[in-house]
Amino acid sequence: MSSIRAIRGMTDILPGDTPWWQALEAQIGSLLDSYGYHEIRMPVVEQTALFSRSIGEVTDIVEKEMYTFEDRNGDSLSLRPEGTAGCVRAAIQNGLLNTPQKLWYAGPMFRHERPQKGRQRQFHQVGVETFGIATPDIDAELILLSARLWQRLGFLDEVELQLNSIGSSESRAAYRDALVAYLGQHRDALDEDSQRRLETNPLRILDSKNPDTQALLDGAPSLADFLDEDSAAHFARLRELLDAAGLSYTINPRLVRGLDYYNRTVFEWVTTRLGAQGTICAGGRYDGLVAQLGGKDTPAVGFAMGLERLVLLLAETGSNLARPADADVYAIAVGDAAQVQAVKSVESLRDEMQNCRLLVHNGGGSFKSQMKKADKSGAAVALIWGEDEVAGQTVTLKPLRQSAGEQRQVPLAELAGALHAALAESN
RNA sequence: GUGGCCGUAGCUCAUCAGGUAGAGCACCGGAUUGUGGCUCCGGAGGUGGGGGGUUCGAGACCCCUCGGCCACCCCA
Repeated sequence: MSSIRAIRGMTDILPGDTPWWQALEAQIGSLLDSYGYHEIRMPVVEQTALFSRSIGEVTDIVEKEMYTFEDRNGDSLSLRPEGTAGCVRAAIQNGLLNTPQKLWYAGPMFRHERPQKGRQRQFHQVGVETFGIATPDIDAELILLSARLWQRLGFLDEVELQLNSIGSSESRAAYRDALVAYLGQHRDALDEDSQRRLETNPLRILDSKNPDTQALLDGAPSLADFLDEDSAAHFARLRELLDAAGLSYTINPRLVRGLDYYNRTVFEWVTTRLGAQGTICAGGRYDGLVAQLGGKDTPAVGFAMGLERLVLLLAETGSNLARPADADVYAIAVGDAAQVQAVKSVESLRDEMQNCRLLVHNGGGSFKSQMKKADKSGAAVALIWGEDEVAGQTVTLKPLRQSAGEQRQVPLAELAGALHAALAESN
């Protein structure tokens, strides 16, 4: 095909799907508002160094998945592969960190991965970040908030919360040495990927999908045994709060996160309904990142959720969030004079009924074809103008759904009142 | 980045020792001069992802390429 196509992995979200997106975004926005979180909007492009410093030099995201390019003045810029780094940068730069902050953002992220269902090169996340709160009550709040969102979206019972603590960077370093020592003795039993990770990022071996590797890990030292006292207490308190709120979760001692900046709490919400892309939401604590990026030492916790995956899950679980019909009222007119009257009357109706979805037929056509459109619009009521109505200064008001009464002609002056009544009747 | 499956009308698919394509749904129109949902009739819509090759002839075979999907990798 010679015509221009969208870039691989960057998809159009079509009118048939946008109602789900809008419903999802509305739910998320109102929930976050109800918890007192404020929206922040950051640029999509940042200096490349922001991401390499925060996500980690040797992570796959930074090494081979970023869309990086040179600006006209020679600076290295990148499309953001995630939102936390930019959010932290914005908070530091704008002096937001003098007081605790509860922030959220939404928007496109970019990673050059092999596309699959639930994984695009341009994808969308909503991120939630909190700054300046070191105590585990905020970890708990974020997790409870996310659980409430699944509940509102109708698939809480389709997802599982996995939880772990990876401790301080010191305790993690000690564990890392122990793990490398153990796995080093069994190097030959490791698969190729894990042998590579033994050099680059040993902790990532913990969540390998290879069954043999997992079996080998049964005899490995446990991260929990290396937790420092403060991290252990933090984790215990978090669990106490989640238990008190009645939220069930699975402790996954092998849950580590791919991004370098996490410490202590890490968690993931996973589902089995989306194939290999089972993680719909993930996050954790990253107390060191703000200082690492040049801000004052500030504790932080946050998470991000993948909107494509949430939309897929909504469809999978048959959510009825999306609006079923396009219209409440559909106006049709046959004849030039009737059209004049219809346009005039509908415009004044719009003054009086601002929340009514009022469609006017466009493009002409026979009475019959206009009626078909009215039916397909899903409208509860059709308004009809023809020669008779024009002559009598009336309009025909026809209920389209069963058990909503007969059609009748009403004087134009009484239209708004009659329409209100008819709509109330059909609800 | 690695391995595999796949690519025919807007959508879901069919056809075929290789002889230049069909159905259902959707769309448009008609079956009463001003009335929808059911039914019937008709119409429009495809350079068979793109390029090259084999052949008298390819959507069907081969190669390349682009794209989708599945697993791995990675991650939301």
